[in-house]
Amino acid sequence: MDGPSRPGPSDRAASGHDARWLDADEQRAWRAYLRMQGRLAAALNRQLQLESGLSPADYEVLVHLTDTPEARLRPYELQWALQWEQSRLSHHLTRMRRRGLVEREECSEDGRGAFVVLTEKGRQAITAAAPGHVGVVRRFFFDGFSREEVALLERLSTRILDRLDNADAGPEADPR
Amino acid sequence: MDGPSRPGPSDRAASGHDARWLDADEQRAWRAYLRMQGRLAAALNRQLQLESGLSPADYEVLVHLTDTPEARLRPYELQWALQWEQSRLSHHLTRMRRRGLVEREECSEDGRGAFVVLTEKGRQAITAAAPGHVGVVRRFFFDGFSREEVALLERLSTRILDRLDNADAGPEADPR
DNA sequence: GCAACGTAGATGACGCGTCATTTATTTCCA
DNA sequence: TGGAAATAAATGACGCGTCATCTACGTTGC
Repeated sequence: MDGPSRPGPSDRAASGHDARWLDADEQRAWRAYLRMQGRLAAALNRQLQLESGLSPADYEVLVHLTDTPEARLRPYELQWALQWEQSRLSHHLTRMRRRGLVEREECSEDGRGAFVVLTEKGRQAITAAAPGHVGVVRRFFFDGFSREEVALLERLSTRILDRLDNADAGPEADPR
Repeated sequence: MDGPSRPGPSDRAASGHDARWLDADEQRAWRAYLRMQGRLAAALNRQLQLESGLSPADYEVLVHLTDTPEARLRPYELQWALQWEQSRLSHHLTRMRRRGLVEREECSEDGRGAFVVLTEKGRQAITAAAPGHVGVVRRFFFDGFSREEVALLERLSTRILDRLDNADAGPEADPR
């Protein structure tokens, strides 16, 4: 993913969007962010894959399951927790089931639904993967940041998240 | 991707990694960052896809090509600029070529190599896509951030990037 | 009681990204 | 000069994520 940096002519005229170009500062910041996030994600991915055969997505699912007393959740609960698209979750659970990390259990109260249950293998996998993963997160993300910077980062992230949430439900914008 | 939040037992003992757990603040910050980046990437992806049929990856490649006087680059130059894995770039260029966004041209100076050339269709695609893309970046990322916050964000990103770079070349020194 | 609608979840097709491997060419040097 | 090593790039296999669509069960209201 890259940024909206002067793609050719310094055009204007958008399809209802605000099309002010990014200025030099914004452009540098955006590019730095994009590159950072791409490379950080790749590094996390690589480490997890190599050390434990899990993907970041697997890790996330397993974290939520182990965070749950009974280690079992309805898919829609998981979906809510992860904020993933429904079909992504469904596909992913299928793959994890195939690899024995989770199991599917029918739900008696609701004939449409199911439970995702953590298997012993799944528990072992995340237990084994966690320390190394934390280490990498620390090494690349937290080390060298002060408490204030960490706090600020959380605030900025949250602010963007709010915008995204509001946009999803949000104003039908641009009646132009 | 999710975070290293207490996945079961508060283990320690890593394979050479630092395995200190994340404290509550760090955990919140990390989770917020992860969720933000995932959803922001998804939003950018969706917008580009819907409005212009481009992926963020396409966009990036096209930006770099249009930033180049002759609108043609050697794949390895593109790779350097994008910091992508070689095979990712190769696959991606194949797909873009199939869709007529770029063309391949043999390289006379180096029989192994080639040039990636922007096509007219490619130029039109990014010209059409850019305003809307910038709009979304602005709406979700920059609006509501002050100049200082933008600057800070760039600094934090850059700092993480430096770590990633140093890790790639690694403790085993860079011979240059 | 049943039609209309809503909700839980699965599936197929397709583009993307990674690792491992392969092919072709150039460079280096003994 | 000839062979080893390095470099440019492509490819196959495979897991991931998205959209569109589908199935099946539940809920509501007449």
